[in-house]
Formats: sequence, C-alpha cells, structure tokens
Amino acid sequence: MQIGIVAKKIGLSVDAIRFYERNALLPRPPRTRGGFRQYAETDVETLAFIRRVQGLGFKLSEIRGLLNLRGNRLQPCAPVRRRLQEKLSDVQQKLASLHNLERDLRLALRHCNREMRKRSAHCPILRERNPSKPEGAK
Amino acid sequence: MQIGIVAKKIGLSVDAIRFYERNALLPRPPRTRGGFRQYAETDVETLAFIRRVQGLGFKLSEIRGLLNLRGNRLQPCAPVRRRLQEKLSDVQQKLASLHNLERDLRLALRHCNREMRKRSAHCPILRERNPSKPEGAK
DNA sequence: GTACACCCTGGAGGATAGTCTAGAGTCAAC
DNA sequence: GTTGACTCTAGACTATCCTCCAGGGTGTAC
Ligand SMILES: [Zn+2]
Ligand SMILES: [Zn+2]
Ligand SMILES: [Zn+2]
Ligand SMILES: [Zn+2]
Repeated sequence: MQIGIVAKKIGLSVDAIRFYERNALLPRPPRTRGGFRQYAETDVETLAFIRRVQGLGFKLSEIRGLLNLRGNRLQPCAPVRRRLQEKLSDVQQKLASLHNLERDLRLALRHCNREMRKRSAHCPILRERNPSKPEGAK
Repeated sequence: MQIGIVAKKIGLSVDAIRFYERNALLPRPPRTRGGFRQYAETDVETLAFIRRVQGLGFKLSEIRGLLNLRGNRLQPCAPVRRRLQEKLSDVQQKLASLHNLERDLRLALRHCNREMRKRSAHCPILRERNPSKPEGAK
C-alpha cells in the first residue's frame, strides 16, 4: 500500500503519517526501488491505535510510550492502567478549572446584566477593580 | 513608575509587559531621556484588567477587542455581554468534550481492569480494534 | 513515450503567550 | 566617579501537532 492509500483509509493526511515516522511513532516501512514507502496492514493498525489513544487525550510523546508497551508481550496492563489513571486525573483537574471558569463567566454576565438594566454607562466588567472572582473558595 | 515596579505590583514579568506593549494591548508609555518607560496608574489598571479577563478565559487577541470597548463611553454592555456569552458557550463545549473524555477513560480503565483479573497477556487498550468509544452518541 | 497522479526530501510556517539571552545603556546613591 | 540594580533592543527559543512549499523523481496507463 502506498502512503496515500493508507492516509485515506484511516483519515489522516500524508504529511501527518510522514510526521509520525519522523517522530518515531511509526516504524520506517520498506521502500520501492524508486523510494516510495510500502505499508502493510500492521502499519494501518498502528496508526489506528495512535488515533484511538490520541482520542483519549494522550499526546504524541506519551503515545510513544504506549507503543513501546504495545510491543511487549508480558502483562502490560499495569503500566497501561497507571497511564490511564494519570490521564484521568489530568482530565478531572481540567474539568474542575473549567467549571470554575464557567461559574465566573455566569457571575460576570449577571453583573453586566444588572448594570444594563440600570442603563448605566459604566459596565462593571470593564470597570470594576475586583470583579467576579471573590477569592473566597480554595 | 518604572516597569519593574509595575511588574511587581501586579505580578507579571517585565518581559510580559513589554510583550503586551508590542502587541498593542498596552499603550506605549512616555520615556525618560534615557529611554526608560514611565508608567502611570492607568497603566496598572489596564494591566489588571488584562489579567482579570484573561482569568475569564479570553485570549490576548480577544482582550484587544475588550480594551477598545473599554475606551468607549457609551453603552458598552451589549457587546460585552455578547462576548461573555460566546465565551461561556465555548467553555460549555469544552466541558462537554472533557466529560466525554472522562467517560471514555473510565471505560478504558474498566476494560483494562477486567482483562487484568483474567491475567490475560492481551491488554484490550493496546489491542482492540474499536475500543471504548461506541460511536453512538452525537 | 508521454501524460498524469502520486510520491520524495528538507525546511519554513503557524497559533499561543510568553521566556530568555546578549550586549549595551541608565539611574541613583555614595 | 564608581558601584549595583535596573532597563533597553532585537531576536531566538519553548511546546504541540502538524501543514504547506518548492523542486524534483516515480509508476502506470494509453
Ligand atoms: Zn490492560
Ligand atoms: Zn459589579
Ligand atoms: Zn456590562
Ligand atoms: Zn475489551
């Protein structure tokens, strides 16, 4: 299979595939005499794996580690679980901080709303010193 | 006030302040004969505003827009509200996708767990074709 | 044998929000 | 007039995940 076929098959760009190769995520495939890359099904599977765990929020550097694990035969579950756990707590932290942000934005909107009803030319979002973040909760 | 004082006052680096100036977030202040920037209180307020709305998740390019609004005297609430609303729905979208991610990670962990109890050498995260993402929900 | 789609390499670019550096100048105090 | 802390500029660098480009070669069908 040449690179364009593989790209179409799994929905990546040709450039992305070459990028993965350069960055040691995909093994260097054999070439034709003319230098064209020749891929096998296992490469397609590897790329599918990459997409899959990328969808779980892993970055490419982390995926490199997972790919090594994937090479091992013996009991890879423990390290995989560790990584999944870490990623899960990252995500939970991000969720918490986004929830805070959501709260602050709602607060700001309420403020702004109130001021608008008063037809004040002073918009509290733009003017206030210490606006929607009460500094209270830790 | 010279730049280092301002920086300390509001907790930014000197470099960040100069960066904001280069990127038209902070007006160019007057200089001493020797070329040192001389800031006034209004500049400190502007920087505080920048930090504040940055804390609401606005990026610098968006903050530039807010700063223009801040210059206006007349009824700025409407456009401010629009921007806050937009930002809020961005945040909500991000929240939704992070929640999905969280679900997928939990699912993957459960899978991996199950396989581990069976002491299978085949870790489902590493091997499965169509793993934790059921493609069902839109 | 030539048209045409496809592939090759290396390197630049891009969005974000700054940080860090070198090499030189300035300000205040003593 | 010298020390020491501060400031100036321009430009390179960080991280992430690619995309886009030029300038050239390849593969296959007609
Ligand atoms: Zn497992
Ligand atoms: Zn208010
Ligand atoms: Zn308002
Ligand atoms: Zn399974």
